[in-house]
Amino acid sequence: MAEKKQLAKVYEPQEVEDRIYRFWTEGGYFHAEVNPDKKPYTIVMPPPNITGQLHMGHALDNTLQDILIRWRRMQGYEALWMPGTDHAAIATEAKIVEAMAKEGLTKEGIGREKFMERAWAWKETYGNRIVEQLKKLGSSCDWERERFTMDEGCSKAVREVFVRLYEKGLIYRGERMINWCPHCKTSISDAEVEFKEMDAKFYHLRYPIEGTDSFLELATTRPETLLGDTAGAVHPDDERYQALVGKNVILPIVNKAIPVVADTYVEMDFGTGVVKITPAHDPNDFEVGLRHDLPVITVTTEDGHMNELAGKYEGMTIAECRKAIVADLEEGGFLVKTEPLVHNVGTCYRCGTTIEPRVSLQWFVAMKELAAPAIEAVKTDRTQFVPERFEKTYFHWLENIRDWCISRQLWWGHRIPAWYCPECGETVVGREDPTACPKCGCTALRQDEDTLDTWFSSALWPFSTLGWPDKTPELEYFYPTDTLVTGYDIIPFWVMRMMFSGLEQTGTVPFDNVLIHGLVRDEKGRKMSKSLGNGIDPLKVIEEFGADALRFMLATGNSPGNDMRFMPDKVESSRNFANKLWNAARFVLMNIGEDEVALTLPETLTTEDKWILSKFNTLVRAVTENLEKFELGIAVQKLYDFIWDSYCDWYIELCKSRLQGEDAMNAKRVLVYVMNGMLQLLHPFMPFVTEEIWQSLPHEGETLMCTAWPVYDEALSFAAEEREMERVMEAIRAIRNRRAEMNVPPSKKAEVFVETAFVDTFKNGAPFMMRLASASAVQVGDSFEVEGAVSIVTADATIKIPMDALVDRAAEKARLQKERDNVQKQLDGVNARLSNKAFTDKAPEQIVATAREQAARLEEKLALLDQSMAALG
RNA sequence: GGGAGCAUAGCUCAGCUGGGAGAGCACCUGCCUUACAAGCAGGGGGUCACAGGUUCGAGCCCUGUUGUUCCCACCA
Repeated sequence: MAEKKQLAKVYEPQEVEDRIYRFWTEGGYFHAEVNPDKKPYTIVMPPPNITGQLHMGHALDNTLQDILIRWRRMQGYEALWMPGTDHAAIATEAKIVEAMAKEGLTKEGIGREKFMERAWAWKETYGNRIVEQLKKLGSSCDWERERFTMDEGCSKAVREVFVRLYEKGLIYRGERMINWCPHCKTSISDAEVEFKEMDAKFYHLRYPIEGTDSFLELATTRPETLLGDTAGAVHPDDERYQALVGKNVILPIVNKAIPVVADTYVEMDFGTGVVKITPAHDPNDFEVGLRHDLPVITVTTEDGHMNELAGKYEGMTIAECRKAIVADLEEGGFLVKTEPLVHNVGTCYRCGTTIEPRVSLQWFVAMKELAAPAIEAVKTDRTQFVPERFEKTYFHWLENIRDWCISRQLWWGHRIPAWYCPECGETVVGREDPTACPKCGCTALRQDEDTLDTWFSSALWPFSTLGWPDKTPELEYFYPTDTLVTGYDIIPFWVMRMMFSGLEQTGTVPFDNVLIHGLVRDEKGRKMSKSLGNGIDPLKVIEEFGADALRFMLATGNSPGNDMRFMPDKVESSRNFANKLWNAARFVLMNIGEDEVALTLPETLTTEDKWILSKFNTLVRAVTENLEKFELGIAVQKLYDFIWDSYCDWYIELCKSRLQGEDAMNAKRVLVYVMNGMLQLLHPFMPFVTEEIWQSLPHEGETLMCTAWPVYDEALSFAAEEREMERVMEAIRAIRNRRAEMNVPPSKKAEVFVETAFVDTFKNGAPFMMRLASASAVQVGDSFEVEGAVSIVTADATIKIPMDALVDRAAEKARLQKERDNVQKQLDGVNARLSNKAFTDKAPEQIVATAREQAARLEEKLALLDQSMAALG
C-alpha cells in the first residue's frame, strides 16, 4: 500500500474506493476499544431498516456522522461509531407476508413459528444489503460491534425495560381508543398517523325525538358509524337544545332510543351544534362516552368490514356500508342534505390506508411521568439541539403527549413478555418466562400474542448496543454518547423516546448534542418518494461520480436543519474538486520525482511560503472551530476555497519557477507540508481521494485517517508576509484584468514599471509578475517616465505598461474616469461615516481606524488616477 | 386554529456573535500558460420580498404585511 506510484491523469474513484475501504477495514482502523488513556467520542447510527435500500436521506445522515467521527478520531479521541440495523416490524412483516402471498401462503396458515423462521431467513438474506451500501459511502463504523434491534442483547434490554416499567406501573394494559390500520391489521401509535387532506361529504341527518314528531338535526362525515351511536350531544350552554338534554332520540334504522347528553366538547357554532356520539369509533366520542358512562359498541371488524352488530350491513366494507346506509337513510327521510367538506383524514404512515379509530385492548406506556425529566433535560441544556429551534418541536410533542400504545398485532418483533392465566386470570410479567401461575399454580399460561412497537427497541439503542442492562466496560466508557445525527422528521418517533428512555433507565441523557438535518429533496424541491418515482439512488451517484463527490455535495451549502435539493450540477462540481486536488497532488508528486522530501518545514522560508503557511494556519483554526459548532457546510466551503484558490491557483503557480532553481527542495518541502495538511483537513469530508493521495506522497504512518488533526500554531502566523504577498497579488490581478480588457493575449509580453513605496516587496515579487502577469521585465522604483503607457492603479502602486500601440486613448480615458468615479463614490461613503460625530464617538476604535485607513488609501488612489489621466492628455 | 422555516445574482444556495454582500452552475470574453479543458485568466449581473422601528451603522435584531413550505391540532 505504501509504495510510491504515479497517479492516473484523471481521478477515477471506481478504481480506488473499494480498495481503500478494504484497506481500512483490514487495518481495523474503524474499531474502537475502551481506552482509559483517551477520551471517548461516540455516535450511534440511526439504525436503518433491514427492508431499506440506501436513499439520499441515509447518505446525508451518514455522511454527516462520518465527518464528525473521522474528525474526532484524528483529534485523538477514541471514536466509536456504533452501527446496526432495525427490525422494522411493520415494514418487514408486510414484505414477508407479500412474499408468502406469491406462494399462496398466509401467515395464519403457516403459523407463528414457521413465520418467524421465514422472517429470520429473510433478515439473513436482505438485512445486510443496506450495510454493504453504507460501506460504499465510506462510513467508518466499527463493524465489529454491529448490532440488530432483535439480537440477543437488544432483546434482553427490551425485556428489562418492559419489566421495570411494568413493575413501576408505567406500563399498563387497557381498553383504549387507538389508531387501527385495517390494512396492516395492527394498532399504531399517534406519531405514526399522518393526516392528509381529503374531499369528503358532510351528511346532515335527523334523528326523531322520542315521543314527539320533531327531529334533532346533526351532521356527520361517517354515517355508517351511526350503528354504534350511543348518544347525541349538545353544548350545556346551548339554549336551543337545553330542553332536550336528558331526553331520548331514536336512532334511525336501528330504532333504538339513545340519550341526549350535554358536553362542553360540542362546538355550538359548528354544524347544527349537535354531535352524534360513537364512543367506539372516534377518539373524542370515546372521551365523551367515558364522561357520560355510555356503552361502547364496536360495529367494524379488524380488517375494515362491518361486524355482526351491524345487522343487515354485516360483511360489507366500511365504504360499502356508508353507501348503503346513506341510501337507506334517504329512503327513510332521515337524510336532510349532503354537502362537500374538505377535512383531514388520518392515514397509516406505512401503507397510507385510512386509519380507523378503534377501541381495543392494548398495552400502553404512561407518558406523563417519563416526559417531565426529558423536557427538563433539554430545558437545562444537558442535551442541546442544533439548530436550537428544534427544541420547540421536541417540547411540543412531549408537552402534549398521550400514553404510548406499544402493542402491535404483528409477529415480527419483540413479543410482549406477559402471560395470562386461563384459570384465575392473573397477568404475569417477568424477566424469565414463567412456567406456572404464581397465584393458582396453573401451568397452562398463555403468552400475549402481540409484539412491541419497533420504536420501543430503538428507544434503547444508545445504551442497549453498549451492553445495557449489564454494566459493561463499553457502557461505562462510551455512554452517554456525544452526538446524535438525525433528520427533524423523526424527533417524535425516536429522539424523544431515546431521551426519556435514557433518563429513566440510565439516569442520564443518552447524548449531549442532537444535530438535526433536513430532507434531501429532488431538483424541483419535491420530496423524494416511491410514488413520484423521483428518488435519486445514491449508489448510482457514487458509481458515476464517486463517494467523495456525493459526500462533498451533501456537506456543501447545507446548514443544519434546512432541507436541501439534490442538484446534479453540484455533484459534478464536487467531482471536479476531487479531481482538482488529485491533479495538484500529481503536480507535487511529479516535482518530487525520486527525491526524498522531508515532512518538516525548511529552515528558511520565502515570502510566498510564509503566505501559504500563514493562510493554512488560519484555515486550520477556522475549520476546527466550524466543526466544533457543527457548521460543516461552512468548514467545507473554506477548505474548497483554500485548496482551489490559495494552493492551486496561487501557491503552485508561485512555486513553478522556484522548482527549476536552487531553492527547489525548500519549495517541495512546503508544497508537501501544506498538501499533507490539506489532505488531513479534507479527509473527513472526502476520505477516499485524500487517503489515496496521501499514500502516494511522502508520509509517516499507515493511514491518513489515523494521523493527528492539525492544530493552530502561533509560530506559523506571518501577518506581515501575508500582507506583502497580497500587495503583489493585487498588482498581478490588476495587470491581468487590464490586459484582458484590452484583449492582449498572454503570449504578448510587455515590460512592467511599478511605482511604489514598497520597493522591496515588489522587487521580491518581480518574478511572479513575470510569470503570472505576462511581464517581460519588471522595474520597481519611485517614479518612471514611460512613453505611451497604460496606467494601472492599485492601493499600493501605480503600474505602467508601455502598450501604446494597443491603447485606444479615448477608451482608456473613459475607463479611468469610470474607475475614478467609482473610487470617488467609495470615498464619499467612507467620509460620510467619518464626518458623522456619532460614528466616531460610538463605534469601536478598531472600526473607526479601519475606516480612516480606507479613506487615506482611496485618496491616494484617486490622486494616482488623476495623475494617470493627466498623462493621457 | 397553534407553531416553525424560507424569501439574497438567471438557477441552487452560503453568509457564524449587527461593520458594508459571496460560492457553484449558467452566461460573455480571451487562453491547449508542460498538474488539471472535470482546466486557466478576466467580465457582466443583487435598492438582500415589502413597510416601519432599534442602532453611529441592519441581509443579520424588533414589529407588521405579502408570498411560500413544513409540523402540530382536528369542528363531529
